Amino acid sequence: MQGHDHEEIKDKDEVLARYMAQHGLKSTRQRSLIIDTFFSVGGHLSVEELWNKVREQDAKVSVATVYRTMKLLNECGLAHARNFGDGQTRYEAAAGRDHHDHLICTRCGTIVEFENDRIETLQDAVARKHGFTVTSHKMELYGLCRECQRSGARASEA
Amino acid sequence: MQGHDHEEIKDKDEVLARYMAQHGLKSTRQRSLIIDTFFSVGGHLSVEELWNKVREQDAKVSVATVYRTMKLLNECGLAHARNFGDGQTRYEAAAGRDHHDHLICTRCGTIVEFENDRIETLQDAVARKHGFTVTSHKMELYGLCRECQRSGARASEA
DNA sequence: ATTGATGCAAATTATTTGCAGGCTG
DNA sequence: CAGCCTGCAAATAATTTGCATCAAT
Repeated sequence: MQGHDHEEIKDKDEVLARYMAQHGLKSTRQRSLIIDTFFSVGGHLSVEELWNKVREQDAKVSVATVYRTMKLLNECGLAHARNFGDGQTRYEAAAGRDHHDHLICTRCGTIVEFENDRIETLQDAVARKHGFTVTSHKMELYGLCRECQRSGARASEA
Repeated sequence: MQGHDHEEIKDKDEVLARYMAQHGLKSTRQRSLIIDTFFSVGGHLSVEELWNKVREQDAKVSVATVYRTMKLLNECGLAHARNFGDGQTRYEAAAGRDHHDHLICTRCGTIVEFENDRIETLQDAVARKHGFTVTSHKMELYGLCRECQRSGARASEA
């Protein structure tokens, strides 16, 4: 998950500190805990999942604070809000990572990340053709992972 | 947006009728109204927007019925549920249309649809490389449309 | 008549927010 | 010590659901 470390966006903490400073935000115990937990757990967490992890450390943190903190992380670009099929917003770490997309198994829920420059290039071309300037994008491929393809050809447990 | 019309999925009504029959569903006045309205209005409607259109014809249709009907349309593949940034699920007509993706202007909300076979091909390749069989996908490019690029270089009316 | 469909309101779920007191800079 | 933060509970917003009643087959 990390090879070279020359010009990577310094450090999450640094980016965050700068953002907070510029916006007159304060560094608190619960924010640190939430942020640390978020980045160490990784994956695509829903606020509730993250809240549960956080409560293992400090049972008194309220879910409202987790919501507020994740909104901040999202605004300063350290986390991306995603919205796969289920009703909740999920966040994933973003700083220092190249953009990537997702392959989602509709049977077992596995999420595989990937990136493909050729697709990105084509996306830009398409956008340009329509007069758009693209600032971000999201692409999700839904289907069956290798496991689920062989195991359940007859999946159907509504 | 439509050239040939030889093998296109017969007709929305036919697909729907078959689906309803196979599931023991009934054809009712409100379902017909909702479905007709949905397909004639077109675009990417939220349930509430659709409900408003429907109520112009029959003020007594409840929003619950619209929710239930759109869920059905989605299940039988005649409508696709989309989830752009705002909090609501939006539906778009699907029968007989080729798959397509979206370009979304983050300033004025314009949504442009497009399709690109080369990207689709690459997506399949990527999926295959990861052992996945893709059944569907969604791709959204966010940015500024031509209009918004020139008009507001300094957009910011939170 | 049967059985699924509808309307309504109450129930859920996800997320936001007002407020009083607490903690950070 | 001023102003941002936090917890808590109430408020929203989107969607679902129980139930008595109604309509389609």
